[in-house]
Amino acid sequence: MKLINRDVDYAARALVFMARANKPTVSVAQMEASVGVSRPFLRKTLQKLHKAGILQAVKGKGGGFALARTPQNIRLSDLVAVLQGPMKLNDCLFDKKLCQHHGACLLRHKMAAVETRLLAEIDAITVKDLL
Amino acid sequence: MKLINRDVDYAARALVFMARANKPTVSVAQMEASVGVSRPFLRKTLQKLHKAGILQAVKGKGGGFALARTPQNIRLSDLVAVLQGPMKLNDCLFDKKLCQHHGACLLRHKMAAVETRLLAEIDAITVKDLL
DNA sequence: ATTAATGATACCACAATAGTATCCTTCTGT
DNA sequence: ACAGAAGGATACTATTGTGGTATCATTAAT
Repeated sequence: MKLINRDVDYAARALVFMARANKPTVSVAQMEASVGVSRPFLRKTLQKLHKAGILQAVKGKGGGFALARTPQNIRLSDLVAVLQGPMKLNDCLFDKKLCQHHGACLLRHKMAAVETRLLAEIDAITVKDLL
Repeated sequence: MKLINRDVDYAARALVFMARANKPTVSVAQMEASVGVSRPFLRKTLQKLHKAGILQAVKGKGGGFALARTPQNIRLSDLVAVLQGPMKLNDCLFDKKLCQHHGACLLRHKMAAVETRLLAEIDAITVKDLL
């Protein structure tokens, strides 16, 4: 069970780097070493965040990425939602055939409650908390 | 992010089935239909639980599996631990090289706290709760 | 002996994750 | 105008994890 994957990890570091850098934009090349991942990979990740409206992007020479919101308004749950997709408790939720048995459904209800609380926790962590 | 996988799901159903059945042992063949998974697969899963001491196993004709403890003493966290392995927050924990940056470490500490609470939650759910 | 059960392994198929490579487009500085 | 530096988009590959099957050995009841 992995709570967050590498994409989210790298993204978090990059966002922290950008929040600290007192510049209008930061290029991937500038972040590469600090984040510890190859340029093409990081670019791909940040592009997703740009599409999701979490980052601004400036093309062309001297361009780069910048936070589209203040650090306290970017939540870990945002990154997880964009880079990992929605949480899947178990396959009961999607394959109804498996859910005819009472025991299994009880499990599902229990896990749904767990999921709600887990989401609330990663919702409470913002980029500001990581500075 | 998947909180529990199919193995755990199937295992939970099988354990509930065994807890309900008022018999010394229950064979995989008897559980197959109710759990909704093929015999060989379920057997493999239950063998792991046997090795882990969660189930008793009786070989030979008329044999089968049985709970090794009372339902309230078998926790969802036990199943997760055996069938999914330990939780990995992110790779920071295992690849120290990635952990030189303060931001990343803050993330790790935050996630460690989340993990602790999540484990406490699945620790609180027992087979008895699923009956 | 036969049969019904688990024990142990090895194997396979598919999907997800992690990472790379390539080419295109846009912008800036000269 | 043009060269170079940046992101945009896409396709590809490699590794791992998940889910599932097959096979043979072992044990015990009848």
